[in-house]
Amino acid sequence: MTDVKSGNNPLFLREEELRQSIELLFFAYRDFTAEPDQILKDYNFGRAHHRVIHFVGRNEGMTVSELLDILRITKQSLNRVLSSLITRGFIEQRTGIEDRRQRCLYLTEEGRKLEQKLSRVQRDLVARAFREAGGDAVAGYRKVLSGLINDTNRDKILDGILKP
Amino acid sequence: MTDVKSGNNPLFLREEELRQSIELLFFAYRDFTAEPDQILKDYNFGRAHHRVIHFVGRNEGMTVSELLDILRITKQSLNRVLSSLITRGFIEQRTGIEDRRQRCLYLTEEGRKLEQKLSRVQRDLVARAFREAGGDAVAGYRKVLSGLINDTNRDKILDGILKP
DNA sequence: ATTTTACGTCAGTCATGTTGACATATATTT
DNA sequence: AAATATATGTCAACATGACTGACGTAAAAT
Repeated sequence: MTDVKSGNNPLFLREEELRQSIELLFFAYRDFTAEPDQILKDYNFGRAHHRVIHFVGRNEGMTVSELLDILRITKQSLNRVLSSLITRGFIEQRTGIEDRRQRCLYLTEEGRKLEQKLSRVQRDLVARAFREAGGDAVAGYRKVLSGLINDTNRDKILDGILKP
Repeated sequence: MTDVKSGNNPLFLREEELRQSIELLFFAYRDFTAEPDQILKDYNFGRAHHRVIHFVGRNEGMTVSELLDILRITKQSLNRVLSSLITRGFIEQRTGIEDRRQRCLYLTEEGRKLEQKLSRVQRDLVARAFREAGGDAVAGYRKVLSGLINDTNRDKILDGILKP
């Protein structure tokens, strides 16, 4: 406690608090993805497939470019994952009605089942954490995480999450 | 609003809230790691190197197995990253004093500089989000993320984060 | 008619994870 | 003292998911 860095130095306390909060995010994300990863193994899918299934499930009919914009990966990266999901019957593509260049993405029956399965374990995990933390804490969690999203696209994302 | 799934069904609202919260975690994590990733490129390092630098910086003198336990990767995976950090002079190993089998890990001067550089951008990001969200929200954020950590090792991690 | 956009694809590379087998030094147990 | 267990390192092969760069095709926009 007589350490120069600790003691009563408020700047140190602040830095320490920030570092702790950064680690919390790492550990929470690590454990939050562990269960789905296990399930995906049974299908020979990976986390990338999960993300596609998740976002297509949340935005049925979204286009490939919209998906790319969310995932922030190249179309070549997406393509491997997406085409395996299509080939194996978890996702379906339909030509856009207004713009026939677009490929609109939908979950198949099978895809929806897997989406449910994956979503279930994550929702249960979050639900438990929410229940234990209480309503005010949940509001704080959402507020802080929203603030962590890059402000250049925060509004777009938050609009998307809190559906139009 | 007359949709069967929405309307006033409280179970649906709960599910929707949970799904939103899951996405928030994804987006926050994505944007939270973007800046450090850019910096790491200049050093020809990746996110894996960042994690090692971060945790060694936070736990100077930690052993290889302790690090493995935190990262949850195989020693072979760690080795590639760790040995490049050692070769290039960012991390130093010292034989354990009590147990001479152990290799205790320390940041070098260079390592500490890089750690600062990476930590700085993340702390600034978190600090801004905290400032905008307010103290109560921060408490909630920490409470919820703590709850998301797998309970089999939550105590150990939280003890570690809130240093002994 | 030309250009731009949305999407697909081939080819090669890199970072980071995995499994499995084996080696070496040190500590612990018998 | 000998046998066993532990901490670490290392070799080899492989999978996933990211990247860049180049090129192609259909449809929309100019």
